[in-house]
Amino acid sequence: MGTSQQQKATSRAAIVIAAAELFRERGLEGVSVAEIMDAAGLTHGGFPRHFPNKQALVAEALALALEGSGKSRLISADGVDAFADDYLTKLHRENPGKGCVFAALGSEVARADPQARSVMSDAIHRQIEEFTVSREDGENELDAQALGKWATMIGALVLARISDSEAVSEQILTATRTYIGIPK
Amino acid sequence: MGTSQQQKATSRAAIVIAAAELFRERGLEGVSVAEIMDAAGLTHGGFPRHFPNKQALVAEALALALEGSGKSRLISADGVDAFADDYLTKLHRENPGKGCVFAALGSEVARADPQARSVMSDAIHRQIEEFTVSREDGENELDAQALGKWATMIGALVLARISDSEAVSEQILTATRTYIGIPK
DNA sequence: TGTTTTAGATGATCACCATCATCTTGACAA
DNA sequence: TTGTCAAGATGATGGTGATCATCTAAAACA
Repeated sequence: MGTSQQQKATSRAAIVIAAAELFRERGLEGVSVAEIMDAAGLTHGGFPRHFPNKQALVAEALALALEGSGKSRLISADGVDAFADDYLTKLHRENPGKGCVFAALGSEVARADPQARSVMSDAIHRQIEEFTVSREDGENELDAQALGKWATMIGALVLARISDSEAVSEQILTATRTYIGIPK
Repeated sequence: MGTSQQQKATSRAAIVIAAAELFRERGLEGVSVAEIMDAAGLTHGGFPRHFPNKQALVAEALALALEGSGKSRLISADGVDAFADDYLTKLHRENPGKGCVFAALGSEVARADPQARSVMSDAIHRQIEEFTVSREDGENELDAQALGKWATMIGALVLARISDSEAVSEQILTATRTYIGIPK
């Protein structure tokens, strides 16, 4: 039974990685601590050596999912279309566990405990910052196009995931691509 | 103890109404059957006289919230802007219990049991139908503008609700109005 | 090498919740 | 008016899940 510092760090990372995926797949309340520990290759009893409680793990898992190189990362204002091109896809729709946190957990996080919510809130604030440009007159201005497109792709993916018809899901993604202005 | 048919219908309606509001406020798993019964002015034991299980109530509550005259009702293709004008407001952001089901429960319903999910799925299909127009050549075409705007308002409201900064929430709603093209 | 420390395992515990069993009492048919 | 039925109340029951207590053995340092 490895009890080295290295081993501990490895275990902790495995827990957070497993949690980040499972939460996006099945919701914050849809996954138990024991299931996460199991997915990380451990048993439930080891949990308190790493986190004081489930809330703390939720916060870390969300943070990881947000900074990961996936569909939740920071988007540059002029890279929105390229981002959307990759976002509005069947692959993304079918793999919430590796996808955008806002689409997978958005409505749930809006009413989550302050700790978890603030992780997501901060990410939104950073993204808005990124979308805000200085005008010639020195004032700052939020790029409404960029923000609007971001909101659009999130809403569209949620709708596409709710529909139980493959054809309609496809239609939603396609029409949204047209709306945003992604070239065919 | 009123056991008349009238009374039963009244009780049942009260349960569904309470559920439709509480679910949107606190999530499908965030509200217990006992709490709903209590909000309806009854005790938990009366529940099985009206519904075989919680799932059935969830399905009915979602259906009610969708057909209600609120922010989830069917939008006509040429009424999208007016709808959005009423949708992207501080009032709506602060009152999920009376607002749009897709924004309040979207990501949760995407992974809910088939019965509940199909209620929402059907509503999406009806809305897409409504947004689909016949072209001159006889082909049907989905109005990408209308659908795109619908997705945009849902995504924007979710983001606005996650942010714990009033100012940023406001900014999100305002910029999204600009993006959609709602006159000031 | 011996001692201390702690990661992780196993096995409670406690709270919450959906659902069931039973009782009570009023409604309705006769 | 009386007997039957069922709405709704009270009080189980059983399962799930977060958290805690305790045990173990390996690591780290003397």
